[in-house]
Formats: sequence, structure tokens, C-alpha cells
Amino acid sequence: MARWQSGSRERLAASALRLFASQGFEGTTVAEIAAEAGLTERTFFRYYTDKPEVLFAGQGEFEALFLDGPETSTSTSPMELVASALDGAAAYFPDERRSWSRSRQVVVTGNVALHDRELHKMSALADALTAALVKRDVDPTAAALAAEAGVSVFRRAFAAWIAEGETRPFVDIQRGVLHQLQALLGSR
Amino acid sequence: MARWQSGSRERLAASALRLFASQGFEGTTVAEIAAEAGLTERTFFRYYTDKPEVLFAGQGEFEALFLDGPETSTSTSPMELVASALDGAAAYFPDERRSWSRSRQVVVTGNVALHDRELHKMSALADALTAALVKRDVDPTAAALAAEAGVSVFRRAFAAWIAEGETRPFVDIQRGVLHQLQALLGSR
DNA sequence: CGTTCGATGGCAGTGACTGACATGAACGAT
DNA sequence: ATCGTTCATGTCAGTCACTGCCATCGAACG
Repeated sequence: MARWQSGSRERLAASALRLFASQGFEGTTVAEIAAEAGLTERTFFRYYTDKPEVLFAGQGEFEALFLDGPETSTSTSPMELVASALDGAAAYFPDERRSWSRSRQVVVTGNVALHDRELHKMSALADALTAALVKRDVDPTAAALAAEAGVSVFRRAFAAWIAEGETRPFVDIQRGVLHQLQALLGSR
Repeated sequence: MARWQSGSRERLAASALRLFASQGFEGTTVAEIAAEAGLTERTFFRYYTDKPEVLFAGQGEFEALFLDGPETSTSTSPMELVASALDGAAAYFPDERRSWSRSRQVVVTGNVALHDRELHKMSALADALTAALVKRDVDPTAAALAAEAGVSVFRRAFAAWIAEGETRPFVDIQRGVLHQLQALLGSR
């Protein structure tokens, strides 16, 4: 019964995901999560700003991968910069993570508050990518359009990647979706 | 002191916008809004599902305009269907509405919860547009990409439309942004 | 005039989140 | 070894969004 078991943050996240999966997001109380982790409600809020946030840790690492491409790429074409961001992001989704991503996504899409938080994160990602493109001298409006299209491609690719029966690696799927986008607009 | 003043819903919305503008969203209590409208907190929640929602009435009308185009258009090209949706939506933003839109947007962008609700609405709009495209026999992935790109164009156009000093009508701005998107991908 | 209906009020309760303060394990300094 | 500081955590009281339940009362209708 050590008072200071280490890894409180991780234990909270694990307990939360398990409880959300078994009794739903709304059916789970923050006090319950904390109790499962051997902690207090008050302590939960010291690690996570709010209840949804507990499922969105590790987002920072992903965002870093996403933004690394455009900053190091030598290209100046907006869509090529976006493509480099997408390739970088794909590194965050090796095949070993596919199964875990599937279960997590079930929980997230099963609740409005969590879905909204996801939208928020994707929007922030698009904003960051937009800023990265602007820093590379892309016109602001073009940067925003390209960045949001890029995030759309990522989201579609992710959805396909975790679809039942899908076995192709993330990069391949995502490149296919990107080509579909280019065909959509390049065809005229 | 008639117990049943009519237009309770509208009075609540008006009081809310005014209070949010003057004391901020978080600095305003639902009880306050209700009191300003001569009603009770309990009654507020009979008209609006939650506090943010009070700023998003009339969204249904806009969505209808947005979805009308793709359903009546004779084209089969995804981007042409999207273009018809955008033209339809523009009808919701006559010049008389510009000033009101400006003040409302200040409030919305000034608060995370409201911004998130906006993202939610835009996401729902994209989903509805995607469904409309699919119903017109567009491939699901292409439909999603085109719909989200279309919503991006709308959002950028809206931002430009309410920018300080801007006087061009909504349709014109939006068509310009759409062309920018096409140039972005069509150029290769 | 009485009955019914629908909009509203009153009220108690839950749960997310916050601020203020107390506590006690860990750890270094003496 | 003891003292003192630090810091993760506990405790507690409070605010506010939101809900369920039931009472109320004006209005419409027969």
C-alpha cells in the first residue's frame, strides 16, 4: 500500500479505457476511474484537465510526427509538403497498434463528447499544419485548404486501416486515399 | 406579467448572445440567461439541450440550403455537386447578415466549448453532404473527401467574408476559394 | 362553467470540475 | 539519526450544468 505508487497517470488512463469499454463513457464516473487506479477524483483532475482527455494522451507524439515532415522537407509545393506530413504520421501506426486502435475507436465513436474531442484535436492538428505550411511560404488560404484536405485524407485512411478484415499497412492505404483526392480535383 | 409571453425561445437566444458578448460564455450562468428572459433555468433546458446550443439555432435552415443543391443538381461529378451545395449555402449569408455574423463569431471563437460545438456542426454537415453524394452514386471515399473539402472551402470563405473591411458578397468570395482549392491539386 | 392541456415553476439530486488547505512519504542537509 | 523541505496525494466544501418529478396555472375547448 505504498502511498506513492508510480505511474498514476498511466494507471488512470488504463482504468478509464477499461471502464469506458465495459460500462460506457457516461456510465463511468471519474470517482470510479480514480478508485480503480487506487486514487482520488481530485487527483484524476491533476493529471487530466477533464474526463474526455484521459483517452487522448500520446497525442503530442503523434502531432510531432505529423509536423516533422513539412519542416524538414525540401519541397515547396503545398501538396507535397502535406504528403510528407502524412508519411510521417503513418509511422505512428505500425501493425501492432492496429488492434488497440480498433478497441479505442469503438469507445470514441460511441460517445458524442469523445467524438467532439477528437474533432477538436484534428482541428488543432490542421491549424498546426497550416502554420507549418505558411512558414514555408505557402499562401495562407491555400495552406489552410491543403492542411484540412490532408487531415481528411489521414482520417479516411485511419478509418480504412482499422476496418474489419483490412491488413494492408497504414502508409499504403493512406497513399491510396491521397491519390483518390488528387484524382478528384485533378481530373478537370 | 402574462405567464406565457410568446417567443420564449427567441428571447432566450437573444439574452444569451448579449450576455455572452458582455461577460463571456463561462462568465454567464444559465440561470442568468433565463432570468434576463423572464424565465427559469429549468425552462431554458426545455428549449435548448445544453448551454452552447443556444447560439446554434437556425442551423437547420442553413443545412437544408446546403444539401438542396446536390439533391437537385443534374451533374454527376463530385466536385460539381459540392459546388452546387456551396452556391446554395451562400444564400444563407446575404450582406445584411454580415454584421450580425461578425459579432456572433467573436463570441464563438472566443470560447473553446462554443468552438467545439461549431466543429461538431461542421462535421455533421460534412457527413450529411457525404451521404448526399453517395446517394448520387459517388464512391464513398471520394464522397467523404469531396464533402470535407467542400466544407473547408465554406469555412474559409466565411472567415474571409466577415473579415474586417471585406465587402464582396459571399458567393463571389466562396467561388474564389473553391478555385484556389482546385488550383492546389489540379496543377499537377 | 368545468375539464383538459401545455408551458412553466419549484426543488432536490447527480456528476464534472475547482480552490484551499492538510498530510505524509521521500530525500537531502546537518 | 533527525530535521526540514518538497511534492504527490487526500479532504472538503463549493459552483454550475443538467435531469427527473411533481405542482401550478393560464388558455382553449366543450
